Amino acid sequence: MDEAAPLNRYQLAELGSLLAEPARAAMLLVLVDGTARPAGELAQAAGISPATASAHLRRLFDGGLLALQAQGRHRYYRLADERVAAMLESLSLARAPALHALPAKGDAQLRRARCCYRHLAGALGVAFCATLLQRDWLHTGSRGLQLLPAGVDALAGSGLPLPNVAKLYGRSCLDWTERRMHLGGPLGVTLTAAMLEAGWLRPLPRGRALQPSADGLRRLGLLGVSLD
Amino acid sequence: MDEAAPLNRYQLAELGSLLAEPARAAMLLVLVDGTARPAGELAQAAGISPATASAHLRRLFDGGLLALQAQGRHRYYRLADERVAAMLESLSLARAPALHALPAKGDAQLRRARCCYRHLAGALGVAFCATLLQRDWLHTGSRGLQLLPAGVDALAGSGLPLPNVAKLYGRSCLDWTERRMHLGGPLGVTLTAAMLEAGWLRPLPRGRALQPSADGLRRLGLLGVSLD
DNA sequence: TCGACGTTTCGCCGCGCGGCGAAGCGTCCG
DNA sequence: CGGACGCTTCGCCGCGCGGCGAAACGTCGA
Repeated sequence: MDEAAPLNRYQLAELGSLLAEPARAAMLLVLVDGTARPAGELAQAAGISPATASAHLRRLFDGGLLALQAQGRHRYYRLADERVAAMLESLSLARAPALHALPAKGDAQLRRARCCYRHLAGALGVAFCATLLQRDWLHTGSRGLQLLPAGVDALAGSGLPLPNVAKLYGRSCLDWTERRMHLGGPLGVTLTAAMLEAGWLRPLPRGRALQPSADGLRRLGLLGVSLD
Repeated sequence: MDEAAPLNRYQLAELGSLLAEPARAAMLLVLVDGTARPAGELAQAAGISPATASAHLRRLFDGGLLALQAQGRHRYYRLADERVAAMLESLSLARAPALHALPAKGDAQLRRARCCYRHLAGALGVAFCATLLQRDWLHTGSRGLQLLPAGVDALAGSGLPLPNVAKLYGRSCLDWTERRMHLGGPLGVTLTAAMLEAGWLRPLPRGRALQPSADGLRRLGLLGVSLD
């Protein structure tokens, strides 16, 4: 049977079945931000008993979507890798409303700037990535996106010291709210961590939204990043 | 329950359950190339009875993944829109082998050039898109990617007349085999159709692979598109 | 060493799903 | 008009799954 597709029917069905339960879906979604969480917490988040959670977590682990790290009596689960997070984000594609019909005001913060598996996403992430490309500070190589020395210098000049990023590669990551690309991969994670460290971005107490600081917005503006 | 994610658990689970059957998955995968096919053909492709296929197609239709077009006694089904195709392609992310462990030789053609929902994908699609960006023939605007006049001229000069593309927008589409972007959206579809029309690309009798012609490769080479 | 904690395994129950053949409906052509 | 075709609906069957409480296991701290 001619299945000229990235996955064959059984692989696609297996992936689908791993997601096809609200309890498992809830636990995966909680982990999209890249954190590791103990089984009990995931059970509570999903609203099921520890026994049920345990069965579901095992299925997700056996299915390759989760990684496990035991620490004493705690079992910490996290997404297996960035590709799982990207897959979960990209599943929004088929469900996302048209761009003109945007999420409610409450989601504006998520749309503006958020953490997508430890790298910056949202309008700010997309604008930042576009600026790097427009100014030729980002080079598309065979191994991925690479920050060029001019870009390193520009960012350092704006107060974002970035040692050793020349060796890091980034990946284009589809932004579900903007429908354009932001910068993921190790480079994206490092740049985001640097912005958090420098205070350009601040995490909010709950959820994945990130709050750009006034100083951060100013510095990004000077780099040419515009939100609008 | 704090679900700061693009989809809530029920939406994700619903999507997952639509995919969680090899028969439904098979029918979706057959349609990834953008074609419309009658119910009977889809039943055969999935290896199930027409009665079973009918039930599955209804579920996919009700779930928003398929569109239906009746024509006489034939019921033609196709993917609801490009986002469904993109979702299916992107589901490969979590399952794709590492880049160094590539698919078998038989898939080399798919990797090289293929049709992803009516636009060019694969190594050639990625290289073509990269060239357009590197030469500043493609502009990232707020509505999407737009071919600039210099790009239109360059392509016309190479034998690819492109009337009225200034009004078309393209979208970055993640290429599952290359892990980089190729050009999708109406612009990508139009460029691909033009290449097929000009004979630069030829469809193969079966599957989604596209065969670049010698002349097409030569002209693309002159534009700066290199495959390697 | 023992009790508490976090988690997993076991056993059970009820429900939903995928498969089919037969019948029925709408379209088409001789 | 009637038979054939494409497809859907109906009724049936067997199987797998998600939920739980209780018991068991491994870890930890007093």
